[in-house]
Amino acid sequence: MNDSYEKILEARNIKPTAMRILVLKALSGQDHAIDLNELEFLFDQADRVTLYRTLKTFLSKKLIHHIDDGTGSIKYALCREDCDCGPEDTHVHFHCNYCGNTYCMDYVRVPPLLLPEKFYVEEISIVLKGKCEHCN
Amino acid sequence: MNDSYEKILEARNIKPTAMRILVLKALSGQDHAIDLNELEFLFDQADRVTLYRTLKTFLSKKLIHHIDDGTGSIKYALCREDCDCGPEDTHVHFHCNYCGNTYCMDYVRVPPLLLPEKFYVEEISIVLKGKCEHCN
DNA sequence: GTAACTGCAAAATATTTGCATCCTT
DNA sequence: AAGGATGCAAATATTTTGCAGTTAC
Repeated sequence: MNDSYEKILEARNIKPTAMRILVLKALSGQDHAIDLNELEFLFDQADRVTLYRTLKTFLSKKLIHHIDDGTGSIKYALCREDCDCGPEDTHVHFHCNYCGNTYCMDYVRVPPLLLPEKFYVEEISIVLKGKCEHCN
Repeated sequence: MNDSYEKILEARNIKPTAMRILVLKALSGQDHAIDLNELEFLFDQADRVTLYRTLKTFLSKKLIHHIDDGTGSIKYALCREDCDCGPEDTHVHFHCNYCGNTYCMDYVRVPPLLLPEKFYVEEISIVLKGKCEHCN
């Protein structure tokens, strides 16, 4: 079972340690992006510092991405398998003003934006805010 | 001269104190969004706490808005006069990966996004990243 | 055995709160 | 005089760093 997590980590060139597998598993179990505090809370006992470093590693290896939904705390979420979080990659997130959750909406298509000349876009990050499907 | 700043503050129901006029003036003088440190640096001597509170007041009165461009530090910028930062308001920002500046691009039109049913959008925040006109 | 990861402690930063004082009306 | 704003000090919270011990290969 944990084999699949190991494989995911290895595919991103991350050494699959016990801690990292746990963090990855925790992130996988979420339907929304979580912040450091939520993550810490998912474990009985966990070293905050290690979580910081784990997230930082995941980030640099593009296994996860972070979103600021404007609430002040940065949220983390898994990237899709085929997401390299690189140039031209588009992230759409939805932040619910009612339940406070932030969801990744990878499947939303973004129409091209009309930019002034001389501006070259490498990445687009979009945060929508409103009321989510659960809060209706 | 400062009269105009006072008027701007009063229009938003903010008591136009000396400090606030200075902060507003400082923000007006920027062509890009700045964070707290930059703001503090614009003054010879300034109490960080007061700046915090001033920004918070401005935010709550919708005189300025804040953007997270993903660099970790939240940037602040004046809203346009006709911007109420409320529902349906769309913010487009451009973060240059080369000079690090974040610009407000109020004039960029955003085409409607195709969202799943049951999600009601109240606000849209967009951060584009790439190379700005100065860095070419 | 080596290189990298972890956990604890501590340092450095950043943000918030309390309160006495000072302005403005 | 009264309400709110300011500045200082202090409390909290957050993030980073150092290092010794452990783990994985």
